[in-house]
Formats: sequence, structure tokens, C-alpha cells
Amino acid sequence: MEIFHEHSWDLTIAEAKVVQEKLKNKVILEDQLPTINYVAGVDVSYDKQKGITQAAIAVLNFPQLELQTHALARCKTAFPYVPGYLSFREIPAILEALNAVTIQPDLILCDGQGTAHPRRLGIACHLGVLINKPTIGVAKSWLTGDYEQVPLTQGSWQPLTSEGETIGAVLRTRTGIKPVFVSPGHQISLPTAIRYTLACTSKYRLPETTRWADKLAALQ
DNA sequence: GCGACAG
DNA sequence: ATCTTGTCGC
Repeated sequence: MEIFHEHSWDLTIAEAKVVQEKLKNKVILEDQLPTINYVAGVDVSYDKQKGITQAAIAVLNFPQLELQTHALARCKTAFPYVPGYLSFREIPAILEALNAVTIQPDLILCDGQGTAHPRRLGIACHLGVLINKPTIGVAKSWLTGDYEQVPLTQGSWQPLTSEGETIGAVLRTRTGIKPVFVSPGHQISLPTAIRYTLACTSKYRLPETTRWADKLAALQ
């Protein structure tokens, strides 16, 4: 896995903020997708006792959404969880898992925000810019931004806005179920990110990619 | 100063 | 994220 914008992971919060301000200028919010044959979900779990971070990547074929392969990677937890800086805690392990997986995905769905972030560089953007690949942020809960009530029917969505700009969408993936927060990560537009999120979702609230990664990350 | 805060 | 039983509803 080639890294495009290498930087240290041994940083203070203030230094991490500088990295975010610099990398946000590298984010591409236009569609630059290849033919999508494989989609992946990434997720991270923690062993609080041992101070270990474990990342899982699940690669599914598209549009069938059947699990093709997966990889796990563990590394020492080196960064605390601070809202707005999640990527500095999770990406090191994710890069190792991506390095180990045998089928490189054409699109990655991340567990967390993309541009719906205080400095527009959520984990999906950060990962996408580093590996120069299309990514989408699909978060289970709110981090920042304002939005109106979302209609109850599946596929309905409302823009997530901040300071006059649209930074993502609150999307109802299942009728009557709590919506998810979708935002572009890298090399993708918001409408396309919404379309692929729905295309990767079948019977449950979360995309199949995320559900598989969640399940695999829980393995020890 | 007060409230909010992805995983 | 993680700690945790039963329970309401399709």
C-alpha cells in the first residue's frame, strides 16, 4: 500500500491539528472513481487492558456484497481518543490491515466522518488522502453540523450544514430507523457517497461492509 | 464561562 | 470504543 502523504503519528493534539489543516487542502470532493468491483469496510476495536488497537478490513464484491477476504492488524495504542482527532488513533492500525489484505478495494467505507468534521478532515478524508483512494465516511452518530428532521422513509436524507456549507448528509438507510451520517472522504462527491452507501446497505441500518468489519474487528 | 463531543 | 439482561416488536 503506497502512502502519498506520509507524516509522523507521534504527535501532540496541537501538532495533529496542523496536520489536519494541511491535509484538508488535498481532499478531492469530485467523483474520481474507477469501476467499482470491490468495496471494503474498515473498523477498529480496542483492548483497553493491553493498550492494543486492532483494525479489521472486510472486502466484499460489488454489487453482490459477498465477503471475499479480510485482514486484521494490531498495534500499540499511541494516541488518546479526543473528539475531532479519531484518525490519529485508528489509521496506523488500518494501514497495516490494508497492507495485509489480498484484494485491494476500489472504494472504502469508514466507520466515522469524512468532511462532516470541525476542520473537514474526518477519518475517511484522512485515510483517503494518505492512500490516494476513494473513501466515504459513514458514522453512527453526530459530530458536528446542523440538520433538519429526516423523513422516515428509506433513502430520505437532509443536508448536514456548517458555516453555510454542506458538509455531509443525514441519511435514512432503513425506514423508521435512526439515520446515519454520511460524508465524502476522498475522490467522491456527496450525492455519489449517498448512492454507494445505500447500494452497500441491504437489510440493516449499517452498510454490509461496516457490519462485516465490525464483526471481524471483535475477533481476538 | 457553558455545552457538545465520530470511535 | 467498552461495560451488560431482559425485553419490546416485526
